[in-house]
Amino acid sequence: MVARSRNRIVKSRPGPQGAQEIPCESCPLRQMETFRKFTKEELAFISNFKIGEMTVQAGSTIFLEGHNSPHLFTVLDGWAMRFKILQDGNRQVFNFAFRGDLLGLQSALFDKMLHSVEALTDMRLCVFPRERIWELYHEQSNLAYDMTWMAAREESILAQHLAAVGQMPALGRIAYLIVFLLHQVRRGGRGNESVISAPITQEHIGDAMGLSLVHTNKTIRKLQAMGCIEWQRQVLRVLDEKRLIELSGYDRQEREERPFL
Amino acid sequence: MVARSRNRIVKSRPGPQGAQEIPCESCPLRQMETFRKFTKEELAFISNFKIGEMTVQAGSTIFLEGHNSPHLFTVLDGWAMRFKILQDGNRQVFNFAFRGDLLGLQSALFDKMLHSVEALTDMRLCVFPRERIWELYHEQSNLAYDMTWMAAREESILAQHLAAVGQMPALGRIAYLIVFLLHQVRRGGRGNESVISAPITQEHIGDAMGLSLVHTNKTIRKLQAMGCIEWQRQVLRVLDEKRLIELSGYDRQEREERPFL
DNA sequence: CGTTACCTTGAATCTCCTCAATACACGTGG
DNA sequence: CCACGTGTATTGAGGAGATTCAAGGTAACG
Repeated sequence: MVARSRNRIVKSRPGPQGAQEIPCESCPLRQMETFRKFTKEELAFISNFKIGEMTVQAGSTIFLEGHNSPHLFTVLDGWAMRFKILQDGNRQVFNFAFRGDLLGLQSALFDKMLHSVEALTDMRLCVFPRERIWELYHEQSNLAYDMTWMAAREESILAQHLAAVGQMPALGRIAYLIVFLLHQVRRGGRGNESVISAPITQEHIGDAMGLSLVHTNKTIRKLQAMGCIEWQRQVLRVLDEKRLIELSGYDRQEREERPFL
Repeated sequence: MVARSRNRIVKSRPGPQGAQEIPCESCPLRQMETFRKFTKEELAFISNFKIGEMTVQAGSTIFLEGHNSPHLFTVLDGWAMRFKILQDGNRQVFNFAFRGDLLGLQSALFDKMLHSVEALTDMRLCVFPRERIWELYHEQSNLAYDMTWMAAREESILAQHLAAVGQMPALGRIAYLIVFLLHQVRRGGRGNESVISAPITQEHIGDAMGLSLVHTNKTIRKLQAMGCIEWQRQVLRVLDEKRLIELSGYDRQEREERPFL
């Protein structure tokens, strides 16, 4: 359950080890379209709020359901998965986290994670101290607003997933998830990608969309036969996005792309 | 789609019409366990933030997907439903709202609702002006924190529903929803209720848990035959909560019951 | 007293699940 | 270098669970 724990936190700002650490001022996340421009003051606050970076290996458990953590993370690089194991042993995958996503807000707010988070690839995380989140609320109301925005964004994504899982047949569900992931990738990239390159297995997809592994496989093969996608280990190429969107009834949740931390 | 629009906003604080309006100081919601105690200052802020009360009739649309609203509401009394109609005409019910719940945060944050909200009963709502939400973030950081808390709470509820819909068979899903609703009712009541008295139809339940109406009915009848519940129009009596919890793998999400607005 | 909304039940059908077996890529140790 | 184990993908067969269609039934309302 708990994975090989070789995680490493690089602490201290300009110290000897901090050599490779990226200063917030030139954080690559700030280039993402979805992030708003920060004021100098905000940037200074965040620089100070950040206590270091952490690298974790693929397969590591970042948060464990029912436990908490003194940290709050932002994903600088890599993929993670939020999920929960139910009593019958089934796993529900809630969402995948990616560059720019925030991890562990629940732990900060509820004092306890209600789901687990696991790294799918090696990851680089930006680390914030959970107990100082109050300072953020007291001193930086714009950032506080952004926190709420992020939480509401996750909520709306889960609602979207719920609608797909609850109301669509297998073909539509999988088409939906592929389009969703593609849009996620674009959010973190140049915006015109047609390839999802991530260590997501068919089992992950099935667990996210409430389908058995076997049925997931058959459905993916059908999408392939229809010429919508190409699937190779770790690489999913979208060939006919329009068709996938039709199949999924996907409705791009156009949130005014309010920025963030 | 848009319902009979006979909603009525009672404006102005102590004015002639404001006679029945409840002052925040004695707001009954404050008695709820889940609400923390406010400081005088917070209470004053909220009193001032509140611009009135609104009553809506059963069946009214409170928010319409894709649109926004200048208001943000708190439910003083009655039941509502958050849902979305998909392209194929299916309806996904996301959640039911109840005493103490906040409505319309998405509209305030994203400038556009991503789902609709409809009143199931006649309702009484407390009205706040959306554009002044900034003041809350700037002046009352504790309340700002509470906003994030509420958003994260909704997120965790949706995750729970998603796990039920994605991973459980019909019997477990419906058992889950019943237990969930019962706990909601207790949160707004004395804490030992065993009856859910709400105008929730079997169709609502089916639409919430991704089941057809027919199958929902058959499953409810099965739960009745098992002696777990009694179902009469508008009144659902829980006879064997323990059994329902087993069936549903329900895991009471014990959030440290942080208070709120 | 007819209309409407909701609940109920049976039958036929189909989607999706489980079981079972195979195939392929990869890394490890002999 | 090959044998083996592990993780992932693939495919077929049989059956359980859920859907749709169809036809009532019952309570509330004007």
